[in-house]
Amino acid sequence: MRVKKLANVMDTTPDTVRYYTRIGLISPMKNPENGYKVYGKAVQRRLKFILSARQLDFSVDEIRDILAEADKGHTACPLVREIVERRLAETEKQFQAALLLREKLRKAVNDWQNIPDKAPSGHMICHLIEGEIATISQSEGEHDG
Amino acid sequence: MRVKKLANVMDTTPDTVRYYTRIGLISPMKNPENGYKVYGKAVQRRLKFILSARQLDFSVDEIRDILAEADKGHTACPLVREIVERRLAETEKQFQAALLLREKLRKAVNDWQNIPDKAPSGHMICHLIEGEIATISQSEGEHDG
DNA sequence: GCTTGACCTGTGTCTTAGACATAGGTTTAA
DNA sequence: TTAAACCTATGTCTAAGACACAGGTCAAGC
Repeated sequence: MRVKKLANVMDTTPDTVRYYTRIGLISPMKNPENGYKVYGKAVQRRLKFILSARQLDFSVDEIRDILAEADKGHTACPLVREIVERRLAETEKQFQAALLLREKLRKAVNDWQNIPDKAPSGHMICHLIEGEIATISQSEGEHDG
Repeated sequence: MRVKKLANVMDTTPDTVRYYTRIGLISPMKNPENGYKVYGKAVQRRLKFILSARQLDFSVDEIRDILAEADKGHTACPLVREIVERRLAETEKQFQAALLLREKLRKAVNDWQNIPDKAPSGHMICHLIEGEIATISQSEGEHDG
């Protein structure tokens, strides 16, 4: 199995497979006749694991650590549990941030609905945003400079 | 006003101010005596605009376009409206993705609570994740290869 | 056998929005 | 005067690939 075929089967791109190969996460055999990489069963299983972990938003570095443990014959499970909990906490934060941003944007769209456009003046670039400033971050101390 | 002072006043970092300066979004004067950059009122207003737009998650490239319009004396407002709508749509997608990921992770934490760890076998790296595969993406056609 | 197009190889560059490092010049307070 | 804090320009680094390039290989048709 060569790279494109593998990518198709695994529902990913050849570039992704090449990337994991390049950084050493997977190590295909080489066809000695032409130097082409040959991806066997074991490598396919490994790639499937990597892609699944990526689906859970594990970073490539984290996956590298997991594979290193497994390759040493140790259980990677505790590490996996740890990462998944950490990722859950982070995702929660990102989720809240996305929520906030969404509200901010919705508010902007709403608030601007009946406001006309204006040409920029010497001290204004776009009054929509500049009018929004007070709303975005309330009461940032206005030191005069 | 020099870089650090400005950064403090604007509640950002000197590196950020330097970055915007480096890529030409803001153009401070130069003190001819020592070559230090001097940030005047106009630049401060411009920076404030940039930071506000960043708060709405506008990209630096988008902000560059907005400023270019304004610098030509044109209204940037239509462009701003366009970007904010686009960003809202994107944020909605990211939001849904984050929601999905959160569920996935929560499910993993839950499902794994009473499952013991295992050492890796020849065909398993971490059974937690590998058991999860069917759950993550159901029915990816299993071509044998 | 030869050509053509699809595939493969390794390597290098590009992306975001700064953060961090380095080497050296300047300012400010003790 | 000296040391700390500041400034300068420049270069490198981040994540996870995407894309490009130059050249080698394979499969099909003629």
